[in-house]
Amino acid sequence: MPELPEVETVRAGLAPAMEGEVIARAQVNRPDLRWPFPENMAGRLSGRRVDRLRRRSKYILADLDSQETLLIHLGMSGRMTVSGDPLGRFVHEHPAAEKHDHVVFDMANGARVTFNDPRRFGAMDLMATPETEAHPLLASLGPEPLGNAFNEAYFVAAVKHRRSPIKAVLLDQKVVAGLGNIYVCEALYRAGISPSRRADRISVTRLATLVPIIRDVLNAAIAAGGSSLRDYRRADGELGYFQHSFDVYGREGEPCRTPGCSATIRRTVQSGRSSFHCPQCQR
DNA sequence: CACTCTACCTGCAAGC
DNA sequence: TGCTTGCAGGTAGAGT
Repeated sequence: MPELPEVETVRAGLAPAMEGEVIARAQVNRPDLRWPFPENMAGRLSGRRVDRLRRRSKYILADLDSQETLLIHLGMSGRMTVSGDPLGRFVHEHPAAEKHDHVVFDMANGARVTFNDPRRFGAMDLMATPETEAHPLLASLGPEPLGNAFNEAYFVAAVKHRRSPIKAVLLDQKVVAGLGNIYVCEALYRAGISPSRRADRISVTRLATLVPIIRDVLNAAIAAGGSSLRDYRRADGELGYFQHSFDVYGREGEPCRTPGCSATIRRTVQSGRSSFHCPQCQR
């Protein structure tokens, strides 16, 4: 599903419809997603103003004027889309409800925000705003890859003693929070590191190069509106287009894009998940 | 503690 | 046209 760039794109797309705006009515169509919804979620959301929409890793956080914060995770297949006119100036119609529309926010400004998630790996929860960082899902997350705390010194110290493949280490949200299968594959290609190489066998110099590379990949993906493969849509329903910029992800059997390299991209399976890499360029 | 694997759920594509 | 199998962007929790 959505990795950090997709979640950030959704957050930014929701902001005009939700930030500073009142949820006139929250409609909750089932008791749970991955876990049960919090007690009386519809009642605690209805009538509340959203003061701020934030993102932490792959989570969207909506700070409410009730001193509570709504946590949203999109899982693998979750979408949050806006219909109607966010400014409420015109008469408009919303599209018909679809299968798997589990939660619907009707904003006082006329916009409708719909959470749709076929696989239901997503989640929502409510917590007191000052206790956000202590929430069980957020407490052990590592630094934001686009923040100052994610730097060469931190990264090398966090990774150089790990004996797992570097692919698994980068997917560990305690090391750095927000990467997923796509962007790990892409970053390792750019760094010339094989996904199966043990992290503790990579030189400090090469490890350090991953820090700016990870930032570059994520920033480029955000600028492209994320990557749309199957389920992912931006908040306005449009597709992201970073998938057209993939060097390795999903390109099994296709030629490596490195000038002068005649190898083809290989797909391997690591801990049950596909990895894509160029056997020539990545060592 | 570090690390690996399973399970959660639906939909889709490929193969028979 | 079915039926079966495998695969999918995540990650908590169990197991080693």
